[in-house]
Amino acid sequence: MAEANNPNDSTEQKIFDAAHEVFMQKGMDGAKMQEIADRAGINKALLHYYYRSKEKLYEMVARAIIGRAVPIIREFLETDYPLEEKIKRFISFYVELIARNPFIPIFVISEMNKHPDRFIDTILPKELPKPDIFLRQVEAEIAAGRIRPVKPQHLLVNMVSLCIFPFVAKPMVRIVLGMNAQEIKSFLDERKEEVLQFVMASLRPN
Amino acid sequence: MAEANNPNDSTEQKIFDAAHEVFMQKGMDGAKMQEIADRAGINKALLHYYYRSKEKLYEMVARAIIGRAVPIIREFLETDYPLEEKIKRFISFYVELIARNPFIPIFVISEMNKHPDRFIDTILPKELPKPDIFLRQVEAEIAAGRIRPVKPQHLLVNMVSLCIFPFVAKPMVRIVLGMNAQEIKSFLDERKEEVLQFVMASLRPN
DNA sequence: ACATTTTTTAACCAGTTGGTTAAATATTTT
DNA sequence: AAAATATTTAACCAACTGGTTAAAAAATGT
Repeated sequence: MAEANNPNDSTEQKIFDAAHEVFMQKGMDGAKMQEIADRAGINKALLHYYYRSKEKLYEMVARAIIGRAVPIIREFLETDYPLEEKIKRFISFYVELIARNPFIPIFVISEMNKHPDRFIDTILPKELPKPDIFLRQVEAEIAAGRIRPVKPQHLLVNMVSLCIFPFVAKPMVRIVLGMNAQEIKSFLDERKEEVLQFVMASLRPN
Repeated sequence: MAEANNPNDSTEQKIFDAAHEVFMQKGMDGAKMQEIADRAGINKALLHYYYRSKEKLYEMVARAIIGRAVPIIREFLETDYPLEEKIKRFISFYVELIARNPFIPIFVISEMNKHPDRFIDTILPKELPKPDIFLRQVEAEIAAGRIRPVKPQHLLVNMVSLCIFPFVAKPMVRIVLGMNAQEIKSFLDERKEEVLQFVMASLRPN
């Protein structure tokens, strides 16, 4: 090993981190190998020494990005907490994840739309979280009269939409609502509670 | 004029339409002038004969894309229908717009995040819709006890999120919910009613 | 028929990009 | 000290990209 013993400081890791930044912000088309090398503080030759090609590097980075979100979704969909507790935890974890990594959803969305084949075949894990448990749980709550009748799939999509979209559309929201940097930040901070209240209010039975 | 009298068939328009398709699906970085020329059924030289540069062509296309969404948002924000009527109309128009042009929001989001300066300075119109009327209207409804207390800005963002996001995340939704092409289509068709019900249910006073 | 405009052809240019190579140098391992 | 590994340097390539040019050809207008 050439560098320190700490594997976080290894050249391979430094390259990966730099590639992570650049790919996340610019996508496959916008990312340049030279910029990745510069940000990693090394030269282009060394890039190909560790990661053969842009394609390979992109795949590893994209898999890592996806891999971070999957367990959160899985825990939400596949555990068996009571519904309200579950929703609370999901919104809380999810809003926090996106708040810390706001580029994740933009990356996933635009890359998946630009190169759907590559994404589905080589980036997405084969075992995706299955929503069945959650969907049946919602149906049971409806049958018991504890929540308003609602199509479970739409409820799921609604929750995810409310969590993710405002971060994705942040620049637009900022401009339309006439907010400065501080204001948009606290606005997005508020969403954790606000989304939860909005969803729970909508689910109240008649 | 070289072509038919119908200006929709003019070469200039054919180029614009082709550029519209390509830029919308691939963004500035991913779009290639050669592909635009091919899709327009003409050659590269003619591209620069009508539109000097990629930059110019991109600007015109991007402005047109934005320009189509702005009047809908403006009508929603600045007219003075009763709130429920307004929300109904907004969701209806907006879901239909996005259903017909699902690439619009992806384009706006990813381009705005990749090149925010260009977007704000040269693409966005100077006069954006102002949300004040809507925000005050919501406050008035709350004061009159006709809807649940809710922060008006969050309500606005929630509505837009629920309308747009499912179309943006369509491939992901499809995979996670295990739908085929027909199923995802009817699922998205349902959203017009579903979003309206979800929002109105959440606004019911206690 | 003539002039004007539109479109094609095709070669060309300069800049960028992903990627390679080989030799030199530094660093670590043994 | 010797061997193995990691890193730099720097030149280089082929492919691609946006853009230009000039001349010919086709279409259109008068």
